[in-house]
Amino acid sequence: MASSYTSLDTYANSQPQNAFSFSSYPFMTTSFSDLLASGTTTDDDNPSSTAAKRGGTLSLSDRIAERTGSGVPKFKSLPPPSLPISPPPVSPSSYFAIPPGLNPTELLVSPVLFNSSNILPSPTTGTFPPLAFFNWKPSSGNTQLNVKREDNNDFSSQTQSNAIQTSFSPEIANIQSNSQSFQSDHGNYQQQRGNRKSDDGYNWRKYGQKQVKGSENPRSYYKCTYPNCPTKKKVETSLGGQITEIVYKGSHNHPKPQSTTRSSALSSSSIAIQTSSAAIPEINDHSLITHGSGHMDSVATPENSSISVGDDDFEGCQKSKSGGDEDEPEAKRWRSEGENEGISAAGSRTVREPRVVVQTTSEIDILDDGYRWRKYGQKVVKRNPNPRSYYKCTYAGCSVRKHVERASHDLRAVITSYEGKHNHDVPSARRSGNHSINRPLQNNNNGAMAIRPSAVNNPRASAAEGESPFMLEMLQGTGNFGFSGFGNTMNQQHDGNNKFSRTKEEPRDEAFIESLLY
DNA sequence: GGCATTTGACCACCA
DNA sequence: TTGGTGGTCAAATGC
Repeated sequence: MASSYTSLDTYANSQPQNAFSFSSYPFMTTSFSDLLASGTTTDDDNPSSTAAKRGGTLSLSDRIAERTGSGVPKFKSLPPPSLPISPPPVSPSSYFAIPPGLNPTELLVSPVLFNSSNILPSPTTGTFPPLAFFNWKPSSGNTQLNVKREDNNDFSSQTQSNAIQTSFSPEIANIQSNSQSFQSDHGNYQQQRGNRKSDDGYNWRKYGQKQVKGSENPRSYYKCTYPNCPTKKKVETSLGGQITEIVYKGSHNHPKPQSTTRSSALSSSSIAIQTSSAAIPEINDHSLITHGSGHMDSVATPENSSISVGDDDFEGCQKSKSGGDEDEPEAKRWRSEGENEGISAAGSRTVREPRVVVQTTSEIDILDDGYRWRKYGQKVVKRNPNPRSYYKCTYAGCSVRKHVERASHDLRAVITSYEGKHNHDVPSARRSGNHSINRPLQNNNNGAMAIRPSAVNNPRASAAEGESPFMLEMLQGTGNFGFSGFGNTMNQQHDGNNKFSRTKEEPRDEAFIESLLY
């Protein structure tokens, strides 16, 4: 996940990553990086000036300012004060869950996303979490402000803002941060001790650190300090103290510790984005195809990511992850995650550039898999110029999500990634087969079936089962390429490894994203 | 003194 | 079978 992204959450639970750029859509003329930048710069904060720099487009902060009447906090204003989290929760986004007490608008304004004024570095790591998800890194060549990357958690890897792997499982998260200012500011906090509570709201104990190959950044290993909690996370931190990547493993089998500290508050409200493949390797679509069968772990899956946010993220996940653990050796799983990282063939890690395009719509599409999906976002990942549509199942209580993108090397090929399992049957209308033409392998145990309702009745429970949130599949289209989002049906195949991740209430996603956009 | 972090060594997995 | 790599352990160290 490594790319620029921001982790909304105080990263922990969250863990997210990615930088979104909205260039793909008309209404998104400004990259997220830009947006963030606008909110992060100290001197150029003046919306008007910032906008002017960017060709006159309004930055997110500007928009926020317009909407809220207040300016966006500056990154540099660090001293981590108490979080201004108060208002009632608003709907989170699929990527972000906004915890109670946090309103999207505030979230945007709050350090969690953009500024640092209120952001506290993770006590454990000393880094700021939130950015991981929205780690907006200036898009290449764009007139984007340099937002230092706190976390480069993008859904893709650092090396490239590959896919936005926003997965929504607590298991893994990659966070990359871009803002250095951020980093420098909170770098001081890193040194603080005594506060084990991370921004994600959980307490972590560092049990190891290692220099991994292909990265100049040391990787730290943390375990949740809660008794018997199997949750772990590994954090890559740049020399400057920035978190460049966070990967979560396992699910907390306990509620988030109550805390009156600002940190906890932040964590609660913070958005956690997790991605197993934070850093997505330079993936070639072929690999995806090859490995589509679903063993994300063993496969260099380009993307397995999950994003979780808020306390709820881990609720009910309890056993979830552990189940996955049982299935696979940890080392293997973690390794596979690492494989997803943006490491060039030469072994050197490339710089992640999170250039993400997000589109939020409320359209509901019925895709070929027979389920009803609502498009909640779209993003362009670095490795693939084609936008990736993000859908979530519209069935009440069903948290299944899917990513769809056309293969960069062959527009006829569609890559579909599933996260979660349906906790319901295929809508009758669809079962009738209207769109089933392309519906592949529904009964294939290898793939799609995993996602089928039959597999798991309890979404949350199911989430625990899978390590990797997403299954990637690629279909060679026969010429029917459209993304449903574009009004066409897409060819897709499910693979079913049941990789999933648990997600929070879906409904909040759109609202959240929209809040960001407007 | 207690707890967390640091850090070198060891172990497991994979090619 | 072996070397490389990543993950974990545990003693040492620091706060």
